[in-house]
Amino acid sequence: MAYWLFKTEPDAYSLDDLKNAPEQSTFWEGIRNYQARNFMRDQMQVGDKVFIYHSSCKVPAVVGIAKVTEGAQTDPYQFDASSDYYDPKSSPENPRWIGVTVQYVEQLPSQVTLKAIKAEDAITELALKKAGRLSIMPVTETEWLHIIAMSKR
DNA sequence: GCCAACGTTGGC
DNA sequence: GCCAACGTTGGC
Repeated sequence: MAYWLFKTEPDAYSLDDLKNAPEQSTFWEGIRNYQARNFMRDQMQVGDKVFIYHSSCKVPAVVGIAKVTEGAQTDPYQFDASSDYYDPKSSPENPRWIGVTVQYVEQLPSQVTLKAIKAEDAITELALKKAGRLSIMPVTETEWLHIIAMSKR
């Protein structure tokens, strides 16, 4: 089992939205970054745990936990010309983008802010701490546990 | 809303 | 296949 961090803009789709979704579950569409796609395609397994991170908002932070309930499937929005996620260079015969399905697990006792993560010397590998552009990134078990501990402080 | 960082595109 | 230009992301 592996650990991941998924970014989402809470104005578009928040942890609460996931919690309130049918079966507290959603297909994580709209990933249009090759590195993130490759993580989903090559490494992500059903049962993997996922930090939900709110970005582009007042207090960027890890806010909760989800889990992967279904592995990579073709993201249908890439073929929908009216969607923001439309990709004219992709075709159903040779789809370029995929997504996984995740289910809500829990909200953290308190959010762990980007600021706190950056200030934490024990966290060194997390991609979030370096360049923040990746929408899906791996989290080591050590850092996963560390962020969980921080949420209980 | 600004702007730095970085991923992607496309001309050569 | 390089690399400059461009577009996007995301923290502040």
